[in-house]
Amino acid sequence: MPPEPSPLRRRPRQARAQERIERILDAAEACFAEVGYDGATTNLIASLADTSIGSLYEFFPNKEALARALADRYVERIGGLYAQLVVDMPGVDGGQMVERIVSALDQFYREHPAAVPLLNGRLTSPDLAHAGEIVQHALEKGIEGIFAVRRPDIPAPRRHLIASVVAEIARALLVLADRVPLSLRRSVVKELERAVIGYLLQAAPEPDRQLHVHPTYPRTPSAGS
Amino acid sequence: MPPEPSPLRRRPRQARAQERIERILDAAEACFAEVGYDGATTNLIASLADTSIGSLYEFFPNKEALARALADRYVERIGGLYAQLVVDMPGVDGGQMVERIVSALDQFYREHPAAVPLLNGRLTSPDLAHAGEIVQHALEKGIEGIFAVRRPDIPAPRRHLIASVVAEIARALLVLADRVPLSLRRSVVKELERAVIGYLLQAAPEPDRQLHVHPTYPRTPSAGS
DNA sequence: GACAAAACCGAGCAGTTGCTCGGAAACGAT
DNA sequence: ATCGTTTCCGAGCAACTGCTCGGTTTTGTC
Repeated sequence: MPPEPSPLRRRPRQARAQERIERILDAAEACFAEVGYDGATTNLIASLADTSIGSLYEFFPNKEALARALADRYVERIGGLYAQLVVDMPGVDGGQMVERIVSALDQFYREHPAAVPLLNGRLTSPDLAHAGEIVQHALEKGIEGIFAVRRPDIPAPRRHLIASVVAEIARALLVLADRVPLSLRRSVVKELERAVIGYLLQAAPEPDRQLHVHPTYPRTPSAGS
Repeated sequence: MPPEPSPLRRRPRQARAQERIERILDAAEACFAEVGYDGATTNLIASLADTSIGSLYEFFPNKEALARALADRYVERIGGLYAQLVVDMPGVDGGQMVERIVSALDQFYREHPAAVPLLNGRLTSPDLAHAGEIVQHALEKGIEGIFAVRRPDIPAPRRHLIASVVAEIARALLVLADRVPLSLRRSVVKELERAVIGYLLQAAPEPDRQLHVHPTYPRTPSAGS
């Protein structure tokens, strides 16, 4: 994979232009988050960024490029989050690790609410397909990387599947957490932790090293063997 | 909640018209599933239904009404699915029950692919907000009903939260299952079963009646106590 | 201050979308 | 066959969207 070509039509030479581009991206993020990609008009984005439609198209060749540029910012941010998690990892047990991953993802989705329509839209909107793919891939790769360090015994393809599943569950429940009354938000996040822990216990039961703590791992909630 | 007012502009008096309405809804479902709500134009829906745009608006006052009418069909279908599950329930253990619920939801989403954009769009598109709410509510209500029969010991508000979480996880992973190569589909559905079982074990550990089978239920994957 | 490059502007174009409306055709009752 | 009702039709309207383009303003350099 060659490094993604810049979605910019022209590189800014002055700081003024660079700031304007940043403002435009911030405005695009806010619009996408509130009304979705299709609902966000380029004219609205420009005026929200306190600039003209002409300036917007001076740097972004089309609307899709806005999504692509946002996706690039997201990938960078995701990389930072996971890097932080990895350096903290030694000496943290599984439950705490899940807690930290969930907390990091929670922070990410709250700071970048446009990631949700971007990821959802990838299934139907040709414009968002590529940008959404990129972000999704970064999210999965990060989780998979952490998981690989802790569980090198699991074959890579299965690790990848598990990482995808965890990423999807996290996204679904963090979106749910945002729709729910604010007083319930924390308890939904708590349920997300339970879900991830429960899933990992079922999908990748820990090897010997943990068995003395929990002699039996149930595979199904009631049927004995 | 009064019964939803019919989204139809006028009631059909002849069988011919009724069939046409059905064809239009089928076409709308196919379009929404393929290109999303925003991407589906009313002209395209009409022509896919082998009818004219004028006929479409003869019965549906606007585009939103198409989504509403689809949602009504979905609610009906969901009710049927869950009714079937409830009558089968006695004599089925927890693991098998989860398997059946997952299988029913899988069938539903495959037979009605437009349910996904409808549920996702509810967060941003004002048009879909109401229709999506209705379907989401039906899904949650069904799961909660089944859960209530098996676990009357759990307080209703918590039961509701758990049902919402299960519904969201199921939707997220069934969507994932549809994006994945066909050969992997079944294994993703299997992961969904694991996730739901694992989550329920964490969120609603079974009372005494099951303890003799699994003496200890871990609350976190590694931390003892 | 002069000048070229960079940045900015917004009226408006071409294309699309949801939807209307006046009239034609099919139907059902007599 | 006649006639009122229901159904069907599709050209086209008003509104909107992504985007262009000619021109103005600002910046950096000499």
